[in-house]
Formats: sequence, structure tokens, C-alpha cells
Amino acid sequence: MQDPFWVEAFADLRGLGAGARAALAGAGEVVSLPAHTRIFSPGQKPESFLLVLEGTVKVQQVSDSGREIVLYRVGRGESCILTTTCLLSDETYLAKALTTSDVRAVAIPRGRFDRLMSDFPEFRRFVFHAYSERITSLLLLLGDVAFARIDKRLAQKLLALASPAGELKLTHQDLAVELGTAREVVTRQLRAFQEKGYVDLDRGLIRLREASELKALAEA
Amino acid sequence: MQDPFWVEAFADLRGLGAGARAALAGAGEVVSLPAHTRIFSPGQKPESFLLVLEGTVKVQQVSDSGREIVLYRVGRGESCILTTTCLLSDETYLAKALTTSDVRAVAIPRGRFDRLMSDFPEFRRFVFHAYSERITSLLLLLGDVAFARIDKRLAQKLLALASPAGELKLTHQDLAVELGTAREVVTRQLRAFQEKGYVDLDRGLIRLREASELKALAEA
DNA sequence: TCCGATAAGTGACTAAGTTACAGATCTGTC
DNA sequence: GACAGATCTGTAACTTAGTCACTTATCGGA
Repeated sequence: MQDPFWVEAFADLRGLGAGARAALAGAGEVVSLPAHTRIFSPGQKPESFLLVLEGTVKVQQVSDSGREIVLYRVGRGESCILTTTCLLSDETYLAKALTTSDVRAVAIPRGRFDRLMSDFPEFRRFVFHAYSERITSLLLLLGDVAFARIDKRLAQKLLALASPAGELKLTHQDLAVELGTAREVVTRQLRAFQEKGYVDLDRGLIRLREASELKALAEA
Repeated sequence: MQDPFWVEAFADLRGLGAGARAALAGAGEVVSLPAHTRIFSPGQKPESFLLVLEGTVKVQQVSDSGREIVLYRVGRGESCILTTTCLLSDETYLAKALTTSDVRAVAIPRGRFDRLMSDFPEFRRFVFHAYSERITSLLLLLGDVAFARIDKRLAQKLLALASPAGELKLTHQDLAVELGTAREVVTRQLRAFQEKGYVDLDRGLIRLREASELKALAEA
């Protein structure tokens, strides 16, 4: 993909006319970030609207007790609404964002973002749509955190994060952050899954053995 | 307040020019809803953008296990982003909205809402700002649900919902829904607060005795 | 091969959610 | 005013989740 044509990566932007395309292509700067880069930290204010072209960004909330929870991931063709929220509201928030792989993204500075928003209905629709999707997913997460059992949530996460081969290269601590719980709780649950034959465990590695059983639990 | 001038109720709309004002005033219909009216239910799709003029609407998420949690309240000068989200994304969600008092609101049908969004930057800013605020508050809620102790959260709620006289006309069940927990848990905590002398309890009534102690707990 | 760092395991405990009730209090109706 | 049904509250016993205070295992350099 040629850089000036990154607009193509975004399904919701393809409807744009030539003028809008040109404006967009000119507004953003393509940046590259290595894996595990911190994009923003609690209390920081972002200066740009971010659109991810390649790779994944993980956004998580931190508590003062030290626990954390992953809010969502931003992948190819998506934008980070928390950043947008900040751009629009001048507020800061207790979240941090990390790249989980090498990332290429388009950064659009605040001023240009504002202009794009007012000039191009398609761009506006794109941003709104992103908001809607995230809100929906955040409410889903909230429902899970408030009401779902940890074994069910862990089963869901294992299935969601496993490689096609059914493996996860994650520590118990990583999973604890995914779920917003404590590492010991994850260890306990994984042990229970192992005893039932659902998974094999190794240091930094989980292999799914009975994905169907996990699926049943995840959908219960 | 005269009906055509409801625009005045919204701080973020006051900057509008005459044309925008007229368009807005013409776009919306003022509706009156008695207390405890169900505005929408899980799985339903809203047909209008809602702006609250008087009274309060309570939006809560429901789980299939029967538990519920209050997501936020929409008061004078505010709009319900969940409704907006639905208008924009054609999705449904597992939430319901109830008036907690008599409510007067402006309903703007989908088509007119779209037109206002594209025609008036001020209106757009207003909608975006509402989004930002809600997302911030939802993330705060998520953090509380995931990480905060129930005694702390209950103390916060008691303080937030108490009348100026320090009274709450709520059942334990009502408070359980506010916190997204079980009624028995609320009963237990209230009992503990009572034993410490923080509150007096009666059927459907809670009187705050030691607001300062509750405040200390809420801020811990 | 030794060492520090990171990851994982575990027991004992506290907090929160669930189940299954019983008892208290209200509200409307006869 | 008395009764019935509904609503609200109390509570014991239990399961699940989170916390604390460790120990043990394993990895990756120096």
C-alpha cells in the first residue's frame, strides 16, 4: 500500500470524493512505532488523532491500587476514541496505550482534525461510527466485569487471544490485566482448566487442548 | 421557559447563530413524560435524538442473570448518548432507560438530526461533547466496578443520591441496581454502616448520620 | 555456574455474590 | 379494622473472587 493512499485502508472512508481524499491524504503524517511502545500514559494529553494502518494498539485503564484492565484493542482501519475524546473535551484520563506489535499509523494534528470534521461528512460519519462501536464494546465489557464469572471470562479471553494453532504466549499476569483481575486468580483458574484437561501450561505459554469445552464455558 | 427557546437550556448551544437556532427550534418536538416511564427497553431501537429539558432519565444495563447496573443519568441540558449511538450505528443494546421524575424533553427525529449534524458545527460540537463526557464517566464507572470495594462504592452512592436533608427514599434493591450488585450485599453493608452509626435505616428510607465518615470512606 | 529477574504455585484469609429462606411492613379491599 | 397479597428486609450457609505473604521454578545473561 502506498502511503498517500492509506485512506483505502478504511472501509468507511472509501466513499470519499477526490477533494476529501486529497485533504485527508495531506492532513495526516504516517508514523511507525515499534512493538511495546507506550503511546500515552495516565494523565497525558494526546496531540493527534490516530488511525491505525498496521498492527495493534492495546488501551488499558489503571487503578491506583495497581491493578489494570484492557479496555479494547485498536487494529487496522480503526481509531482510538479515547484520543478523540481527549481532543474534543480537553480532559485527561487514567489510561495508557501500548503497541502490541509494530504499528504504522496516521497521525492527524488537532487543528486539521477539526477542519476535516467540519468539511467532510464522510469523515464525520467515520469518526462517529468509531465512537459508537467502542461505546458498544465498552458497555459489553462493563457488563462482563459486573456480572460474568471469572472462569467464563477467562475462557473467552483464551479463545479470543489464541493463535490459530491454539497457543497463547502470555503470562498469567498478562491475562490478569486482560480481565482486570489478580494474577493469583488467573493462576487458580488456569490450574482448574488444566485439571479438567482443557489446557496445557508452561512458563509463558498456554496451549488449548479442549477448545470446544472452553467454548461451551465461554458461551454459557 | 418558552418552548421555542429551549435551545437556551443547553450551554453548548448558546453560541448558535439565528439560522441555527431557528433550525433547531423547528427540528424538535417537546414531549412530556411522567415519572417512571420506560423510554426504551433492551433490544429496542430509538427513533429520535433526545435532549432533556427538565427532570432526569436513568439509563441502566441489564444482564441475562437478572442483575442490573445504572450506567448514568441524563439531566437538564444533557442528551442520551446511547440513543445517539443507536441512531448512528443501527445497533441495539441491552439497556433500558427510565424517567426518575417527570421529564420534559426535545425529541429530534433521525433525519432532522442528521441534517443538524451536517449543517451546524455548534450542534456537532454539542453532540461530540456529550459523547466525550459520557465516555469519561463510563470509564470511571468501569474502574469502580472492576477495582473498588463495595463499601466504598455504596458510601459514594449514598452521598451522591441523598437529599439535602441527608435522606434517601430508596430500597436496598434500588441501591443494588445503582451499584450493579446483589440486594443482599447492600443489606449487609447498610447494616454494617448502621452498626457503626453512619446511617439510620427504615423501610424504604435511609438517613445519613455521619456523612463525614461516609465521605472519608468514599474518598479512601 | 551462579545470580538476579521474572513467572508461577500455594495456603490462609477477607470480601463479595448466591441460594434459600423467614419475618416484617405496607397497600388496597372487603 | 381485618385480611391478603405484595413488597421489603434480615439472615445463615455456602461458593466464588480478591488479597496477602510467602515459596518454588525457570530463564537469561555475566
